[in-house]
Amino acid sequence: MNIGEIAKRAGVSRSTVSYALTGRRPVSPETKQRIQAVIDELGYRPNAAARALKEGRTRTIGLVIPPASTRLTDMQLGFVASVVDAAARADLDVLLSPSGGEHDRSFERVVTGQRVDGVIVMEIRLEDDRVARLMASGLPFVGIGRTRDPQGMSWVDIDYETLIARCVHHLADLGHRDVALVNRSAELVAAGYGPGHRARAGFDRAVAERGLRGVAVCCADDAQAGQACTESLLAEHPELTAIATVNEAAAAGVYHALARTGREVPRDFSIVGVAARHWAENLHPPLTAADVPAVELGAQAVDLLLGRIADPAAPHRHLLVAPPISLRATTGPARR
Amino acid sequence: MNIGEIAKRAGVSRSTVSYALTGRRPVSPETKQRIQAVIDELGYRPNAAARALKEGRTRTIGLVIPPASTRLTDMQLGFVASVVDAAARADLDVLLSPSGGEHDRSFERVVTGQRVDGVIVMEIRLEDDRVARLMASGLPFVGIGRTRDPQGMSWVDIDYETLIARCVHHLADLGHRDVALVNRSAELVAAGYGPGHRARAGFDRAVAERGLRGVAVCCADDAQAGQACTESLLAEHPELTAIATVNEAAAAGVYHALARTGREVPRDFSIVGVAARHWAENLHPPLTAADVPAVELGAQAVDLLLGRIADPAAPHRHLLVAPPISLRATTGPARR
DNA sequence: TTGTAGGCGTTATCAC
DNA sequence: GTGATAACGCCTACAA
Repeated sequence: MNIGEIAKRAGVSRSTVSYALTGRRPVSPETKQRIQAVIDELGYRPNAAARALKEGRTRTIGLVIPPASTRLTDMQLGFVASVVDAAARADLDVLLSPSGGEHDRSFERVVTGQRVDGVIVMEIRLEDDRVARLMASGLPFVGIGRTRDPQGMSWVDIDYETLIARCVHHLADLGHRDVALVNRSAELVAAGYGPGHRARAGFDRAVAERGLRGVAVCCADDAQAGQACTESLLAEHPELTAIATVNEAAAAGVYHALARTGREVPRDFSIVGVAARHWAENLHPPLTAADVPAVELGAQAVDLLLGRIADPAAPHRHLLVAPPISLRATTGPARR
Repeated sequence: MNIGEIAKRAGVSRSTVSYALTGRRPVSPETKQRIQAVIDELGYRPNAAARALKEGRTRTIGLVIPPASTRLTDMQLGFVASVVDAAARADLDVLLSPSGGEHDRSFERVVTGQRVDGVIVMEIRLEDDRVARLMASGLPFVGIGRTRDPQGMSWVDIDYETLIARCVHHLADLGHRDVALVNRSAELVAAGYGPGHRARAGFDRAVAERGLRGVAVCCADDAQAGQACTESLLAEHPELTAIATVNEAAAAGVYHALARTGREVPRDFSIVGVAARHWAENLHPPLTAADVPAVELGAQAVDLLLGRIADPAAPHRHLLVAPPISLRATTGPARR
């Protein structure tokens, strides 16, 4: 089923069918109607590949996600969902590329095969060769996250450094003097994962500013690791009275470790973090946390990308968000 | 950058470059090498749209997921991740279509625009018009889930009916006489969502077979709903000593409701369910549950789809899995 | 208001 | 072993 077939049945030329469809040239009401009737009858839709070939654009964007082996966090999933939704609203399709490793065929296909008009990259490292590849390719792209030196790119990101510093200040205001940071996994941090490094920097800065004693640990992204990690943390540092965390997946385990070691939250111990609102609210007790606006960030990333596709020469834009801490039920005055 | 440019610089014809690339015709080692050198230098990759137009296939599959508004469960995410991974292994790209509503433009584009070689559809209803549209279109497709009468389609699914029946038998074996089913949301069940209906059927059957007293309730897919739902359930039916559930997202709430009403698990109360292993293990205490092999199911769905693409006339195949219940820490003898 | 024709980049059928 | 050339289905000057 192609445009020629429609044209034949409607008794017009192919170009008339095309113009009737795109509206880029006036077509008389009668012929338009006749064409539409045939189209409806046969259920014709233009071939996307032919259109892409002719127009030089695909009406598709790429979304580069971490490979499935690294289980996505709730927050990352929020990004994926919001990007897909925002793209659908703009009548764009989304091509998924699970890429993380070195020579990733999926990534190469998406980036260099002219399969997409632009790309959104998640989980960016401080030094990220996917970003380097994209910059070299000239393909419009937007990061959810940013490199160490993000001058030459457009991005949206969460200001983990500020947020964790705020968390520490909040704890200090409540009288806590011995606080810990439960960071993302050691592998991630070792690989130069931005949020891990920036959270650490914000923690160190705020601890110094307030003259606290701080200890930072890495923790894998799941509840079991969160529990193990917190238990050993408490064993080595029994003086701790509060934890700040950017590791939402580990939070439930932190809770359990505290319960198992006889600490009641928030009476004996405070926890504050950065997490998706949905996640924070579903914990018991609900976690006092800076609520990451994943939906908004995803939509903004799509917006930025559309801008870059429309005008690749325009100056780069970015968005760094630091949502306020929502007080819920896990922080209180330090117990003496 | 196109194949003609490569041909020119390598001093050969376009067809020779094409054949050097695809290997569908012998090319002398020297010319092949010369061509490869030029390709590497210029970073050339074939244009996907042109190739798709010529070959009549896109090397892309569509994945129809629920729209982002309906937050995906951990299990659904497992399916998405495993499908994407399995597709990447087969050098296929995945086009995401968040479709649920009536006239979904994204769905129409994917299905009728020849954008994909085949489609995997998730979250199938007993009566599902997306399935009807796909059958009418002739596009190869595979369901993760199945309709009421899935004769004419290929699918993989979880045998919720058998699994929930097994859960009930397990509880009955432990001496429980008053058991409840915490099902998926009322909206989902009202919309004819298969797992909800089949879980209910399995529950009713097993309750009857064992001469138990059973009560079934629907519950929205989150921990807060799980807690509210369980609390009212226990208030109305204080005689209950066990719950079976297919609602993994609500499970944490069920736990909290039991704790708040002074019931200790598994001493006073048993819980057994169907859930992703990762989810069951991350609960405290770990949930005794049939572990849904999401990774395997996603990979199988891709396999089935590849088969259908290769031979659309082949008989339909399907896979119904009923994984065994993994005994963890949430079921025990009924307390008298 | 409508028709004709060329070309987007690729693969594949002929020739040589 | 290699080259010319005709499609694939669409859009869009250019003509009428």
